[in-house]
Amino acid sequence: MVSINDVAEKANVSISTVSRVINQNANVSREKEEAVLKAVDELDYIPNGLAQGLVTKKSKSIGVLIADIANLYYSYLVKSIEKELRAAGYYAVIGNTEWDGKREKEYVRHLMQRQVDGFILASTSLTSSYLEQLLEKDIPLVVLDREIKSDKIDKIRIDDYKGGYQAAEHLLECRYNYFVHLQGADFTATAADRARGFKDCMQDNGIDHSNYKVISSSFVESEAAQDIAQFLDSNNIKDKRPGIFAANDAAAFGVLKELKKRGIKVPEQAGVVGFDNVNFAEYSSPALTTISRPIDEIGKISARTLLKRLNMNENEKITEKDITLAVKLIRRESTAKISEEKL
Amino acid sequence: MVSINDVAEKANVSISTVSRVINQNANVSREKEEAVLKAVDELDYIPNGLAQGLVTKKSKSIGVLIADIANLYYSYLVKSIEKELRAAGYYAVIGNTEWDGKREKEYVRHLMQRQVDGFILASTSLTSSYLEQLLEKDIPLVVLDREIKSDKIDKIRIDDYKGGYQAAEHLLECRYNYFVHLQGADFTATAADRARGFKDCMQDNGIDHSNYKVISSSFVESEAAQDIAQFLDSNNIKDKRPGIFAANDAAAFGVLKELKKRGIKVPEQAGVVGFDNVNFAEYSSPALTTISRPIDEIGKISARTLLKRLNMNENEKITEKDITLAVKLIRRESTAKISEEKL
DNA sequence: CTGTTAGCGCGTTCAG
DNA sequence: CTGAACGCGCTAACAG
Repeated sequence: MVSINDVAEKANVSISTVSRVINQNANVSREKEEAVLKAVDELDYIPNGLAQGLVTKKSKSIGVLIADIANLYYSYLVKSIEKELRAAGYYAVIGNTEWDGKREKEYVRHLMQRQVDGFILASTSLTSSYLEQLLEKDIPLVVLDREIKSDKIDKIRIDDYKGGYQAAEHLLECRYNYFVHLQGADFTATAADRARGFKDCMQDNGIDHSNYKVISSSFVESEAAQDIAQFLDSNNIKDKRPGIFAANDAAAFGVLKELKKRGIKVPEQAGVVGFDNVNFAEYSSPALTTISRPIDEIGKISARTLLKRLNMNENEKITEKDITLAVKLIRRESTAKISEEKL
Repeated sequence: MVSINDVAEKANVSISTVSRVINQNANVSREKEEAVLKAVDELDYIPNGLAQGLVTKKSKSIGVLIADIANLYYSYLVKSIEKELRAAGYYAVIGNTEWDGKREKEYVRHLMQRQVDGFILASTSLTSSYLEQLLEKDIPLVVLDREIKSDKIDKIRIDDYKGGYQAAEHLLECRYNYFVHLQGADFTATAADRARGFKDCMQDNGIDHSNYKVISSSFVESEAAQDIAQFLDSNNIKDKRPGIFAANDAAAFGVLKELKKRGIKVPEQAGVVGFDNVNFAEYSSPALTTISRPIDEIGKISARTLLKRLNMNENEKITEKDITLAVKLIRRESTAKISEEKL
């Protein structure tokens, strides 16, 4: 391993001088600078980031925790975050938690050990008290899609409640006559909010309890497929046309698959609405009606918010951000208005 | 920041003792161990990984370079790699290169600076001489989907040639009467091999040059869509039924989209074959016929191979791995055999 | 079994 | 403008 000493020796200067030209922040004479650069080049020297970090207390890397890298929402989010971070000279260390709180904690620990400069948490289940602990250690935090009471944490989210409401409303408009929502993981605020929106819409429109149902389900495709299968098996709604609002697009794809398997025609005999408007939503068969959220923007804002905090002066008045982005219904083929005469 | 000194002080022992209990490798008396553990707990102490790495020369992290995290092939690959690595106490640092050789080099540099213990390269464009440089620094390397002459690098790949051949063969069987292959990025071995397989199949079956075409295209959805559009605009094949073999599934989705836009019916008026058998291939409209490769296994093998090398004794005889996995045609709805009477 | 000590590679005073 | 010296937090001999 070639170290700063080797470079100094080869260039006939002290290690301080080498350090100065590496970091470009102090004045070094033309000649020495060139000598150093030459030595760096010849030796193919790359500074040891661990040693640098040890003294500067900065690692230039950001921990990014997400729930499932194979979920298109998260992979696009990561892509967007990573792009923004890179532009500022930072690097993302991605942690895939698989919706598992235990893994999330392990990751936070590991990443703290690795001295990341900050976190973007787009995973789901850390309790806010745990987050506070993180803050005590003075590690900047941006939290996505979660309700946190702390006023020291930047929050970026979307209007899940309204999304749930809109999804339900759309299903109503389409004249499906039984409504089911496959709610996402219990411990997430997003799932709860979407479900709340769904229920409120049902009540606001005077739908009887016997005509709608919220099922505790999942954000994962295969699990949602199982849950809808179980529902269809155990409930006698053969004469009804169910309008199904899945927890997210991945779950919706699972539902679509199960429906297809059973020969239930979408959108005629059942309607399906997803959430996220993932890239593939438009390609699926049938193309998925869904609630869209601005993934790219979410990533960009998250990264920028964190970066800003990272570069803030200790004394600067800190006002935490709490941004809520709007969502929007995208109508596609998995739902359709049942025509008058058919009713 | 609480350091090992604070713990030592609080537990009334020396820092070496603290280090010993942290690393669990030396004998420490029951009492002292408990005292240390107690202090660790109370102080909420987390060892500084940078300092640890600085002395042990190990960072317990692996650089994983991929071409596009938003491509389902890569996101599943990452998921699989990450899972395997984690089980062994290693962590993946993901670099998203966007098929860009420059970014790839930047990442390698940055990750070397961060002292990753090894690399899994599933990106695409590093020249093998550059890879050799990496090896000179004694950093274990596993390279996916690439031809490398070096016998010091572990290689995992799939049979791209056969995949291309099979895709072409299938299109032939289906009786399409004009054949086009949208070849992926020039600088990749995978694209070249698939194209070679395609061409060989054409020639083996005596297809005239005027009836097939290889177009230089891309692995990216939007670019493939543009390329097929341009092809359809500039070539007069209105009376033909083109069988299109895209560079990968992402590209195939782009093609499907463009075809749909033009009202060209798939599989009747045109056939489409992808490559990868990504999770969504079965959901698309129409469901995508494609060449499948064992993504999960590729990831698992890659990680294990690297891990094995990491734990190898310096003196151990090193035989490099060069594994080629088989691929398989998956027939779905985007291709279909044209029935006799229609011909 | 335990403490002392010497670095790991680097940035940063502080003199000069 | 430059170099010597210190210390970041930790592990690994080395004594005891």
